Amino acid sequence: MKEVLPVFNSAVSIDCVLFGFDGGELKILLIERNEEPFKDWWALPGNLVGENESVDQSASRILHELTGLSDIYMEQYYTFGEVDRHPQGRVITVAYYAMLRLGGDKALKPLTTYAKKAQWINVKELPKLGFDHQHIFDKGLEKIKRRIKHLPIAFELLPEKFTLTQVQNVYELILGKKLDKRNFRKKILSFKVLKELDEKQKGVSFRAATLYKFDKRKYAKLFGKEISF
Amino acid sequence: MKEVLPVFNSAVSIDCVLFGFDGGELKILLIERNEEPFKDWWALPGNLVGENESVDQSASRILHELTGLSDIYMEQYYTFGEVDRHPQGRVITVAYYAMLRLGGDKALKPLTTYAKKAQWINVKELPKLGFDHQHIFDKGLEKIKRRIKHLPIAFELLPEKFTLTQVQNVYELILGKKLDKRNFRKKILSFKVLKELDEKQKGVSFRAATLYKFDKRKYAKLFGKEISF
DNA sequence: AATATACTGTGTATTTATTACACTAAGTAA
DNA sequence: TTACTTAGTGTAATAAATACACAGTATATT
Repeated sequence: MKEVLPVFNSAVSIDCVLFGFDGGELKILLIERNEEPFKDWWALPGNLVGENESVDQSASRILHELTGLSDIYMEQYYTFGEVDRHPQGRVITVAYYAMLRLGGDKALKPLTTYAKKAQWINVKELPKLGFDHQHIFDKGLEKIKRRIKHLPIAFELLPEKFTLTQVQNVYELILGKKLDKRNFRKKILSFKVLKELDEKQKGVSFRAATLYKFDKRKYAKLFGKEISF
Repeated sequence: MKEVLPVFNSAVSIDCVLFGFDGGELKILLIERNEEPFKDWWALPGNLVGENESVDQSASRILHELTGLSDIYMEQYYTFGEVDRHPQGRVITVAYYAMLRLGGDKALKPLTTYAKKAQWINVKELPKLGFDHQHIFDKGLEKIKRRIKHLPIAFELLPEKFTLTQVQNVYELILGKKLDKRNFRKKILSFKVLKELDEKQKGVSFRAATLYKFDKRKYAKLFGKEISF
C-alpha cells in the first residue's frame, strides 16, 4: 500500500468455470484440491489475485497454469463477497467463465502444485464442491444460458470443423431442452456465420454429415445485433 | 485473517451508479470529494468494504449513508481490477447500480463526511470524474441499456403514479433513441404489468394524460420470460 | 367566446420471425 | 438385400415487429 488506505487483512481470488464440449456432453474442468481447506475435495480452479496483476490477468494466468492455453476469451460474470465464504479468512472472489475447444487430444494435466489433478467432468454429474463453488457454478451456467441465446458462443466449444447436429447438441445441453431440428438449422444458418465445407464427417457408422466452419469475420459484424434462441 | 492466506496490502471497495429520473432527464448521484486522492473532484459514491460486511451489504450501506434509503434493489454489474486504478494502492472495486424513485422532494444531503456534497447530475452533462469512474459509469449505462430491453426496470425510476409518456421518456433516455409512440404503448401494455387509474395528471398546461401504476404481482410473473424493446 | 397551443390517444396494413410438424435420402453394418 | 441410424429438407399458420397520421381535449391567450 503506497499510503493511507485503512485496510484489514483480506484477499481477492479468482475462480474459473471452464466449459468444454466432449463426447457429446457439456463438461467443466475441476481440480481435486491438494491443500487445506477442503483438501481432497473437488473445486473450481482458482487462485489469489497477485499484487501486480489485474483481475483479468489473474484469470488468464490461472487458465494458463492449468491448461497451458493462452489467448482464450474469459468473461467475468460475478463477484462473490459473502463474509464467511472462505473458512480461513476474508476472501472475495471474482468469477470468470471461458469456453474451450477440446480437440479431443488436449493434455490437461495440471501444471500447478495446488491441485492433485484436474479433470473434465460432465456438468450433469458434478461431485460435491468445496467452498461456495456449487453456487458459483450455478450462476455461471445461468449466465451462459442467457448468453447463448444472444450470441452464438456455442462455436467456441466446438472443433474447427463441426456438423450442425453438434451445434444443436451444444445448444440443447446448455439450454437444457430439446430444439426442433428444422427450425434450429434455419435459424443458425440465417445468421450467416457458418461456412459449409466440401467435406463430410468421418468415422461414423451411418450417413456422414456435412462439416461447417465458423466465419469469425461475419461473426464480428453480428455483435450488437439482437439475436435469440 | 484467521490463518494462512498469503496476502499483501490491498482493499476492496464498492462504487455505485445511482440512477434517477427527474425533470424529464436521466440523472446519477455524484459526490464532490472532500479527501485525497481526487479531492474536490466529482466521483461516484463509494467506499471500502468493511471487514464484517458482504459486498452486497456494503453497497446497501453506502446507498443508505448517502441517501437515507434502505431496501433498494441494487445490482452488482462488474468488478474493476486494474492494478493502477487507485493512486494510493491496490484497490479492486465492485460496481453496483440502482434505480431510485426521486419523489421530487427527496432530501439528498450527504450524511457522511467523505463528501462535500452530493448532487443529481444529468448523465448527458457529467463533469470529469476521478479514478476510473467515467469508465465504471459507461459500463453501468451499457448494462441498464441491455437490461431495460428485457425487463421493465423503467418503473423503478418513476413515481408511484405515472403517465405512459413518462415511461416512454425513460426508455428513450436510457436507450438513447426515439421510439414510436403507438408501438411503444402497444408493447408496454401487452406485458400487462400496468394498471390504468381513474385519474389524470395534474398541473399541466395542456390535455392531462391518464395515470397508471405498476402492478408488482404481475411483474413478478414476468421474470424469466423474454421480453424485448 | 374564439382561437392557438401542446400534448394525448388511437388502428391498420405490411413485413418479419416463430412455431409446429413428417418424410425421404444416404451411408454403414449385418 | 435388408435393416438400421442419422442427415437433410419445406410449408402453412401464428405471432411479433414495424411503419405510419390525424382527430380529441385541456389549458392559456386574446
